Amino acid sequence: MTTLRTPKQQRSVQTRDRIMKAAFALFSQKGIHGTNSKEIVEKAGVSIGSFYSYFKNKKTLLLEILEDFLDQVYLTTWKEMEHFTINELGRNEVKFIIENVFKAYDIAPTFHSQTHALRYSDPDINRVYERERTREVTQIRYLLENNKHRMRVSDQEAAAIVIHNSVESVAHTAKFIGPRIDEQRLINELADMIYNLLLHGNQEE
Amino acid sequence: MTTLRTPKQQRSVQTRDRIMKAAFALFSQKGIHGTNSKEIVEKAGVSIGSFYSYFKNKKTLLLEILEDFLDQVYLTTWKEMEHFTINELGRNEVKFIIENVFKAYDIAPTFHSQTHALRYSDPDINRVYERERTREVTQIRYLLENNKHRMRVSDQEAAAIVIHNSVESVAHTAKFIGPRIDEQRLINELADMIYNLLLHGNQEE
Amino acid sequence: MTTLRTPKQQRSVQTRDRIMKAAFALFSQKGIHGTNSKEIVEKAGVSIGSFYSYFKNKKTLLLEILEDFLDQVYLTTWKEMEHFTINELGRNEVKFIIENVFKAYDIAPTFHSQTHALRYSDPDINRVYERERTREVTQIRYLLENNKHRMRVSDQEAAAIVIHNSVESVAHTAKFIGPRIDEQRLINELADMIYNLLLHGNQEE
Amino acid sequence: MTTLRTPKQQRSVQTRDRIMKAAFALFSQKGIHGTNSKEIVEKAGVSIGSFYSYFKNKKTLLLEILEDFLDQVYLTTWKEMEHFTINELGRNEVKFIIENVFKAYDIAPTFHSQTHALRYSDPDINRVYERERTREVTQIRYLLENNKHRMRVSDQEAAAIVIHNSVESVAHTAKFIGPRIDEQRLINELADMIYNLLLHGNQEE
DNA sequence: AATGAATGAGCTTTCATTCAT
DNA sequence: GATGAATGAAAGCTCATTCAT
Repeated sequence: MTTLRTPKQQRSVQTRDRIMKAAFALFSQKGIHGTNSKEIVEKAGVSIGSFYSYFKNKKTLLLEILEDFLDQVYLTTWKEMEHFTINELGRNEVKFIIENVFKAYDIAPTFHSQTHALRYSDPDINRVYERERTREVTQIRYLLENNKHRMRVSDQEAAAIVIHNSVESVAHTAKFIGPRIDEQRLINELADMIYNLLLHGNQEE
Repeated sequence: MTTLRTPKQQRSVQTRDRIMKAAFALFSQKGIHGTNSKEIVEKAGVSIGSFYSYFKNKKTLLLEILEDFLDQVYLTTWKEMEHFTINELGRNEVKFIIENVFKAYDIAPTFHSQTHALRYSDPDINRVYERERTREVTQIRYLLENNKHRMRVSDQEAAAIVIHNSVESVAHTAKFIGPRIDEQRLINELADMIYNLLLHGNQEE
Repeated sequence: MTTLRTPKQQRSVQTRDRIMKAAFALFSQKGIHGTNSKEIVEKAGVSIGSFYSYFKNKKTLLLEILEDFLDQVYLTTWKEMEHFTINELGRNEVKFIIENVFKAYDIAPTFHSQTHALRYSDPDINRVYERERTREVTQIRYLLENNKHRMRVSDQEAAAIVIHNSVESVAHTAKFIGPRIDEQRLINELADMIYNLLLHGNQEE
Repeated sequence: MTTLRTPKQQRSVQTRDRIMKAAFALFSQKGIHGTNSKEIVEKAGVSIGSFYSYFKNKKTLLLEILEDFLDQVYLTTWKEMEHFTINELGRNEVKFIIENVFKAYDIAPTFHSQTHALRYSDPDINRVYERERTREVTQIRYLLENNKHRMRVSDQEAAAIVIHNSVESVAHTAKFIGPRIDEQRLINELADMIYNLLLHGNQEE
C-alpha cells in the first residue's frame, strides 16, 4: 500500500482541495452512489493516481467532506447566538434558532439527505453525525441550564435530545419530503411546542 | 419481458413466501445493499429463476416487503386505540401512543432503519413511506379534532406533522443511533412536550 | 427425454397448428430473437408443457415454420407459370417472373429477412434455404432448357445460378434495405439484364 | 457512464489493438453470437475491465471491426482499377472487377457472411454496410458514365444497383453457400450477363 | 509527484428446457 | 394428455483500487 501524501506544499493543498470541492459538487448534484471516482477526478482536473495519494479511498473522502459540511451546518445554526442575551430565552429566541436550523438545511439539501441516510447503514458516517449531534445537544443543554430559573424542565438531558430531534426532523421533512405545507407554519408550531415544554415542563394530570 | 408468475398452485404460494421471508431476514441482517439476489435465493432454497418469475426485480421485492412491514408498524402503533375514549386525550393517552411507536420500532429495527434511509435517495421507497406517514398524520389529526374543545391548538395540520415527526424521530434516534439515555426518560419528555403543546398551544409572549 | 407427440387426434393437430401460427405471427412481428417461448404459448393459448410435447425445441419449431413459409414463397413465385407457353420465354415473361419474386418478398418481410440472416450462422436454417434455392434454380434451368433453341446460353447451370441470385438479391435489397429508388426501375433493369443474357449469351470481344 | 479511454500511451494502443484482433479472430471462427466478451479478453490476454474501457460495449467493437474490414474489402475490389483505361470498359475489364470482388470475399469469409447476415436485424450494422454499398455503387456509376458513348444503358442508377447486387450476391453464394459449381463458370456467366446489359441495354421485344 | 492503464470480483437478469403433479 | 413451477447456466457490464511508468 502506498503511504498517503500529507500535503505540505502549496500545490498539494490545492490539489487536495480541488478534489474535495469537485466531489462535494458531484455528490450534491448526482448523489453519492451516483458519482464514481473517475467523474470526481475529471471534474477536479487531476489524475486517478493523485486521488489515491491524497485519500485512502472514496469513503475517507466522503467522511472528510461530511465533517467540513457539518461544521458549516453547525456554524449556520449557532453563529448569531452571541447577539442574544443567552439567559433570556423567550419564544422569539427559540423561533430564531429553529429558523437557523431550517436555513442550514438549505446549504446542500441533497448531500445532507444523502449522508444523513447513510447513518443507518454506515457506522463511520454515523460516528461523524453523532459527533455533530452531541455538539448540538450540548449547545441546547447549555441554553436550558442558563435559563433554568425561568423554566420548568426537570430532565434537562432528555429534553435537549427531544428538542434537538424534533427540530432536525421537522426541518428534514420540510426540505426533503416536502409535505405541501408552508414552512412558516411548521416553524411556528415547533416554536410553540418547544417553548411550552420549557415553560410548563412536566405537568402530571 | 417475461410476464410475472401469479401464484395459482399451492407450491407457488409457498415459494413466493419463502423468497420474501428470506429476503426480509437478509435485508435486516446484512442491509439491503449488502444482500444480493443470489444470497436471497440460496437462503430461500429456490433457484434464481424462481426469484425472477415472482418478482420483476430486486427493487420490486423490496417494495413489497416494505409495504407489508409498514402495515405491521401501523397496526402496532394504533391497534389498541379503540380502548380509549378517543375524546379524552390526556397525558397518559399521549404517552401510551408514544410507547406504541417505540414498540413498533422494535419489530425489525435494522430493516426499518435501512429502508428509512433509502427514502432520501429512492423515490419509490419514499412513496411507500409517504403513504404511511400520511396515514399516521391523518390519525393524529383525527385525535386533535376530537379533542379540540379541551385543547388550544390553532394550526391542527402543522401540529399533527410536527408531533408525528418528533415522536418518529426520537424513536428513531433511540433505537438506531442509541444515545446512551434511558428510553423512558425520552418518552416522558416527549409526552410532556406534546401534551403541553395541546394544552397551551400558541402563547405569544 | 420425453418422446414427441405425433398428432393423430383432431385436437392434437389443432394445438400444433395454433402454436405454429402464433410463433409465425410473433416472429414476424418482433423478430425471432425477440420472441421467447413463453410469449408463443401465451399467444397460442397452450401451456409450455404442450409446446415441448409437440416440438423438440424452439429451433425445430422455427425450421418447420420456415419450411412452410418457403413453400408459400415458391408457390407465389411460380404458381401462374402454367399460363405461359413455357417455350416462349420473352422479356415480358422474364419480367413477370421477376415481379412474382418481388411479390413473394411481401408475404412476411421481417420473418423472411430474419431467417435469411440466420443462414450464415445456422447450418440447419441454411439447409432449408438451400433446398428452396435448388428448387428455384431447377425451375430456371427447366425454362432455359425449354427455350434453348431461341437462346444463346452456353453454360445453363451457371446461368441459372447467376440469374436466380441476381433476382433474389435485388429483391432482397429493395425490400429490406430499401435503396431509395423505385422498384419498377430495378425490375426493368433486371429484366433487361437477364433477357440480354439469354439472347446474346457469351460474346467474347 | 464511464467515459471511454482514448489511447495515449504506447501500451494503450497495443491493448486496444489486441482486443480488436482477438475479437476479429473469434468472430470469424465461432460466429458473432457465439463469442462472448470473456472469450475475447482471454484470447487478447487482457482483463474484462480493459475491454470496457476501450469499447462502450460488444456491439461498438463489432462496428469498428466491421468498418476496418469493409475498407479492406473496398480496397481489394478497386485497388488495381487505375491500371485500366477507365473509358475502355470491355468484357475483360468487367470480368477483372468481378474477380476482384470474389477475391475480397476470401479475406474473411465467415466474418463477412456473419456480419452481412446481421444487416437485416441490426440497423447499426446495416448502416455501415450501406455506406460501403453506396461507395461501390458510386464507383460503378462512375464507370458507366465514362463509358456511356459505347453503351446502351438508359437507367444508369438502376443498372448500377442491379449490377452491384448481382455480383455481390453471386460471390456470396459461391463462397458461403457453396453450390458445387466451379467459381470460374459463375464469374464468366456474370461477366456475360453484365457485359450484355451494358452493350444492349433496354431491348423491348 | 503525478499519471492513467490495467485489474477482476461482483452484480442483475433472461430464457430454453425439464419434470413433478 | 396437459400443466406450469422450477431450474441454472450464461451473459454483459461497472467501478474502486493498484501499480508500472
